[in-house]
Amino acid sequence: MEFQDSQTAAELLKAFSHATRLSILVELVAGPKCVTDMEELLPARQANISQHLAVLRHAKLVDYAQDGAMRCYYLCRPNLVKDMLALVGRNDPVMKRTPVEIQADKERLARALAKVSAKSSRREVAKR
Amino acid sequence: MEFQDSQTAAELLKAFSHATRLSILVELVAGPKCVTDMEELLPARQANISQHLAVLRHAKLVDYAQDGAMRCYYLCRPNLVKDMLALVGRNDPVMKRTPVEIQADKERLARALAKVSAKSSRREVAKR
DNA sequence: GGATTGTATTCGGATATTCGAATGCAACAA
DNA sequence: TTGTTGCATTCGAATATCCGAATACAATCC
Repeated sequence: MEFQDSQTAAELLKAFSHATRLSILVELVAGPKCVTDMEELLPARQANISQHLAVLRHAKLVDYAQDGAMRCYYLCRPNLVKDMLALVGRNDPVMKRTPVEIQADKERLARALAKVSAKSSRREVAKR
Repeated sequence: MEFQDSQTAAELLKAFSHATRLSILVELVAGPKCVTDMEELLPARQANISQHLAVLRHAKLVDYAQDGAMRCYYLCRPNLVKDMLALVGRNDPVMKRTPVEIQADKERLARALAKVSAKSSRREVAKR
């Protein structure tokens, strides 16, 4: 229903889940960059940046175009990346709920379920 | 700019980055549940579910209301969770770009930067 | 007082991730 | 050809995550 494959979704999220990789993505939102550009912008060594770029490549979040000896990295799903950065940057208020509200919510859910099963049994009857 | 703290954002994302935790969140979108409810719905043992719930609690994604001996877990940032599930469930097309397009993009960026610095130097002049 | 139910925590071993150091390797220059 | 630049990969040690087993703990029942 919600999504078929929670394993696949988790793997995508793992690719995002590292401070350095997020910073790389932020840089790439501004435009394509090669590894040495990123070295200047980030507090990380070249090899490490290449390692993180490999992770992002496997997740199909970035790709590169060869330009002589350099590789220009770019976002290959820019909307996904932008929306993700916006989502984690946004600061949703954290709500607390009382036992009473929870109870009400459960009852609402129970009524909704009852309605659905009533409908489906009416459909069952109609089939005959 | 984009977000101040990539470390914080990465930690939030890590809380999401596990198949079982995603499944728990999917269940909780449908309504509050206690641990034994989840045990029936998920292929995981009680202790393990509790461990994952602890991770989600630390990330302030869920909280619980005590109900006798049970704990009713609920999403304490439901919009964040729903948007995240929708985002990772969505399937963005992966684009490839040619070296020529990349080059054009870089030049566009360079022109934009030039324009901004021209504006700021005009402002500098205006200050005097 | 037990005994039972629902949940959390601790422990420990297996597995995965992370990063620096070293190395590989292709493109280009001298 | 030798050197240099730009980047990737491999290796190994440190660290982190994961999960089952055992245990703890609080609420409720008898």
